[in-house]
Amino acid sequence: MANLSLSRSEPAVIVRAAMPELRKKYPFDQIEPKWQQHWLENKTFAARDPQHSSTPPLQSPKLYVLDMFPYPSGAGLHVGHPEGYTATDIFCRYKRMRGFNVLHPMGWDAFGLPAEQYAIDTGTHPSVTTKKNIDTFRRQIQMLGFSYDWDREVDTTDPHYFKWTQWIFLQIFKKGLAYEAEIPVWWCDGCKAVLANEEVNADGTCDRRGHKEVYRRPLRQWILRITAYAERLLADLEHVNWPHSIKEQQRNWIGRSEGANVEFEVHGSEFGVEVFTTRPDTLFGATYMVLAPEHPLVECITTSDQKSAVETYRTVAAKKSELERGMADKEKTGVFTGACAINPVNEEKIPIWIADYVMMGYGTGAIMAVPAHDTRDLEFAQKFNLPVRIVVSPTDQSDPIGFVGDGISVNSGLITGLPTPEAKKKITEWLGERGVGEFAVNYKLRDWLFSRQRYWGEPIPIVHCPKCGTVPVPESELPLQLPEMKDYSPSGNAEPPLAKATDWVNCKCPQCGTAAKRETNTMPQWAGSCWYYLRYIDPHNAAAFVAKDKEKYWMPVDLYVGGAEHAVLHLLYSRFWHKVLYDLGHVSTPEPFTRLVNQGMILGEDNRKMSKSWGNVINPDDVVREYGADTLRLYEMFMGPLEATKPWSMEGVQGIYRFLGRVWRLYEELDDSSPSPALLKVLHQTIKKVGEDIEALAFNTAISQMMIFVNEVTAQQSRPRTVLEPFVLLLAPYAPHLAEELWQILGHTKSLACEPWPTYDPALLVEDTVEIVVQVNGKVRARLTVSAKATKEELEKLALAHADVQPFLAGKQVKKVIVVPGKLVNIAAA
RNA sequence: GCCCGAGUGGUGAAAUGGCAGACACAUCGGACUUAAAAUCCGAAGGAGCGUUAAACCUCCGUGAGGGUUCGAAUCCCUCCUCGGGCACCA
Repeated sequence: MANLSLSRSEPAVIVRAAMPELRKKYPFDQIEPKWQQHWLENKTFAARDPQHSSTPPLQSPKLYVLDMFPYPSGAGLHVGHPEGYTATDIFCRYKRMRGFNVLHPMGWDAFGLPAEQYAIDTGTHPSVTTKKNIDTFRRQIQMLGFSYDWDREVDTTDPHYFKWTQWIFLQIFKKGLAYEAEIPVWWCDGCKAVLANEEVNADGTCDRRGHKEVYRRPLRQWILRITAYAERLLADLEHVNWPHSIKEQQRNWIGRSEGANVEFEVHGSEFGVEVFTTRPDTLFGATYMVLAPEHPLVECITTSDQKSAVETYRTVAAKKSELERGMADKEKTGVFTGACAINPVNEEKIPIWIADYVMMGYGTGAIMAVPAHDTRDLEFAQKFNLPVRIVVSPTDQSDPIGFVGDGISVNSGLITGLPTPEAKKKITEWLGERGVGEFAVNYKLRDWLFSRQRYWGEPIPIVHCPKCGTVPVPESELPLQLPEMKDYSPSGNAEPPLAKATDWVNCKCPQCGTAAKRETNTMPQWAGSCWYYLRYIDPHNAAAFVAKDKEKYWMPVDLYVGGAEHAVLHLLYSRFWHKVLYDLGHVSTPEPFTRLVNQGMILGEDNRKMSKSWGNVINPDDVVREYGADTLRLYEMFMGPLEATKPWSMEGVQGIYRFLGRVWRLYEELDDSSPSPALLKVLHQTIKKVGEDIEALAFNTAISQMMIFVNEVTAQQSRPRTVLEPFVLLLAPYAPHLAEELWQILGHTKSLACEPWPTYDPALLVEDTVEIVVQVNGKVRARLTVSAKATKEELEKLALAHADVQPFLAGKQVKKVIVVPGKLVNIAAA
């Protein structure tokens, strides 16, 4: 027995080992590379530029569809990348079939810290690492069959590219929007290097090596004056079709508020203090004033008896702001300066304090404190026993102390009795007439710290000359390339690594020719991504960053898809650069991205964020090897709405794989029978729904409809070519490799990429008879099958007479009958 | 703390004022097979009445509570939970 069972089980084991081959549902491993090569060789997806079009001139409308280009990390492609890329690819393939001239490019945001860190550790030049990573990313992306125009690929680290990044910087500089300033930056004693914000952990330690000695120190930095554009960056959000939440985040980030600047005299001195307030109507309730500890006036006004207390507080505050940044609900602290200010509305003397809850970077760095109507001021006043004076009366019964809303002014001289908005207006005018105040607008937005103390970034094309000062490198000398270096590690003295390349640093001043030094800071990673969408339009132009006519033809970007993590910075910075270029006449639109969509995050199968430490990372390479690219594409689109966060499911992938296998087998049994009316109807419903859903980026429901179609065909005896042929075209944007192969099997010799999208016949969608639901008081009690043309009156009569309805009406009076033709009848009875 | 978004079967979801759960996954049953895999067919929100059993039928059900409406997953208010953003911004 034992022998027998052993010998019988052996062949089974062998069959099992060979199973993966046998189980293959269709030959995706042959189909997919075949078509990818075909598309590349035939440049199937080349976008046609206006002047390169063959005669006659371009008839088709343009469409620019952009993906957020990836940072090519050493880890390779993540399943999150193909999500957005598949969505835009489906959209593009569909639009091409609809006759659009589509620009759909891809490139690499390739400057960045990891390659530099690897260079420090191993001495490998970052460009070597970067090239290798780009090659991996390109291979992985091409393996998914996206319809990019690969002749337009850009790489931010390519000197032909960053020449123009530097050129744009010079335009910004020449426009007076770039300046140098001493700014505190994170410094790690352990690394002997400047840290980027993201390299500092929440607990104040260094993220690279865990060092504890991390603090801020002032360093000369390049700053871009983005605040000069705050108003337009805010206002123009009205004109873009972006997700509500992203617009809201940008609005909050810009943080516009209206109010007044008010001048307070310092009692017994020639000094004045200007404060910004959004509530000038509460001026009569100001019982003290607070300056930021760093406020320059503090030294001038502090009385001698308070000097030491103030000095101590300022030192502690400076140190504390370094470490305790994240702690919002800490106790209020502060010190009296000994000086008093005169309130211009009532000549009252109020004490001037310093406190770290007032920040130098916002407004004027000084506030008038109205504890009755400001939560922070109230906390402070209660702690230090400062008076609280009510000057706004709430319109409801709430407590006036701590009331911060709009109400009616009380105890406020000339504005007493006025509602808050009018009070603000009147008192601001009054201040203006006396020259002690004026209407003012403030923004939370700060200028953009643009320099990095790094090697692997675009050199800032500036020369420091002892005679001429900061001098731009002549545009004819661009690109200013990075010097070759042996050692990429930080210099240890807060100088960027480039400072060690002395041959490179020492140069002649472009203006006067005397010995000068090059700027050694480099640009942040944001720089290259600020304008890449413009370079795709004209990627090989050596004379300009983009040719004017091409820019005019392709811009603006019609659809931009990417992750919500770029909601603020990337999107704000590129809007800023774009507006500068617009003002200089280099681009033709005030906004770069018309429509923006954020794809949601893909979580691991355990519902947690994918990460190595959880061991739940799905590698697209593995999925493609086992199930094919079409399955991966279709699955990612079927998971749920594009914008939603959703967990991965390998079983879901298999379901999609089975679906594609079913599709494949349908075409093995093609025949020339004529389709049943039911099948024809489903086909036309599918044509309609798939098209409409792609327009709305609702890919999951489009796939559902295709499944309904396939289920319908499967249930039928025949496989009519006349319905299966148009279906290939519907499937093509989603599973392009499979669709191309089926198209060929159907006898076509050309790619289906530009086949016209099928049209549906509305006449076939019209139902002759419809099922009408009859409700009594909102509950379904009967169903009627009636002609679709049945009138309201007929429906009402039928419904009331229905045998299943009668019992529910017994002993009741019909109050009202609502008839929705084609849908339902609702009888309200009591 | 403030701002934004979301909560629907065992799971991913659909339906955005008109039949809740389309389409899939997982599950269960059947066909095919010596068997398994693959494939195909079918069942299925919960509770109950009732029945040999099923169909039929009844009630409940979209985070909780209230409201508007003939009718609410959908609109309004309050609350709870989760996710994202900001965080003393005067």
